[in-house]
Amino acid sequence: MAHTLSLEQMHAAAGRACRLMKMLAHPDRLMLLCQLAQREMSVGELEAALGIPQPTLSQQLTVLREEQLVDTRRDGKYMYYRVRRGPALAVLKALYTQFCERKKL
Amino acid sequence: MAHTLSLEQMHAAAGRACRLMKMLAHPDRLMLLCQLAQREMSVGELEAALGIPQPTLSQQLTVLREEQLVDTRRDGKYMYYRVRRGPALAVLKALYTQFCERKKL
DNA sequence: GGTTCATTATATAGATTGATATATTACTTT
DNA sequence: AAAGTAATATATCAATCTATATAATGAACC
Repeated sequence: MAHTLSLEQMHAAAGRACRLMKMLAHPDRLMLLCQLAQREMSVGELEAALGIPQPTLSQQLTVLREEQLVDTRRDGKYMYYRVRRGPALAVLKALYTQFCERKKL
Repeated sequence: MAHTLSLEQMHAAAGRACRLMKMLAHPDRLMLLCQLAQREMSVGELEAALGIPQPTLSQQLTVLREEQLVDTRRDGKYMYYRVRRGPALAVLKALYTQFCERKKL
């Protein structure tokens, strides 16, 4: 955290960071990504695990796909999702540390 | 990242994390927090630094105050803001690493 | 063709944003 | 201490964006 960025650079970075924040700023999507960060899962598995109605789920997954936060793989009728490595994963890790591990602190 | 949380625990954590994400999911607020993470600043300084119209700025600062992401200190006519230590700072740091330092990677 | 798994379309309800105008707080000057 | 001024905050409201339910569509398999 040493070198200072120009306002332009900050704006550009903030814009990109902000798009990621928007993706995580929704409970269902956040939970989805948490699940998918741990292991690859099919839509049906996610539906069962999180109790989100299927079309809603699919819509959220579409958003995540369009923002390239997840990758997909089809196996027959099943569509498997997983988190793509990148900034999303780093932030998810930070959130996990802050909100899931901090019980005993 | 070892122990698995119950769905209920996940939901609760996701809810709290999500509120933070919402706060960061806005370019102006994100820039504000980045500035304020570096040093305490008055509203006027922020206005000058970021070029955000004053009422808009004040509105965003109010939101950040209500979510307790910033602390304030009045000095005469001036109101100074700073980022409160906590999850927000951890996430800001992660964002900085991902989006501001990663040029040469 | 029928069934299962998944995606897309459509429409409505709800939340967020930002501009303009107004109010408040504290300082200054007379 | 009254009036003026600078700094900040709040109110209001139209415009935009986001979310979700229902219905329809597509893809793969039997």
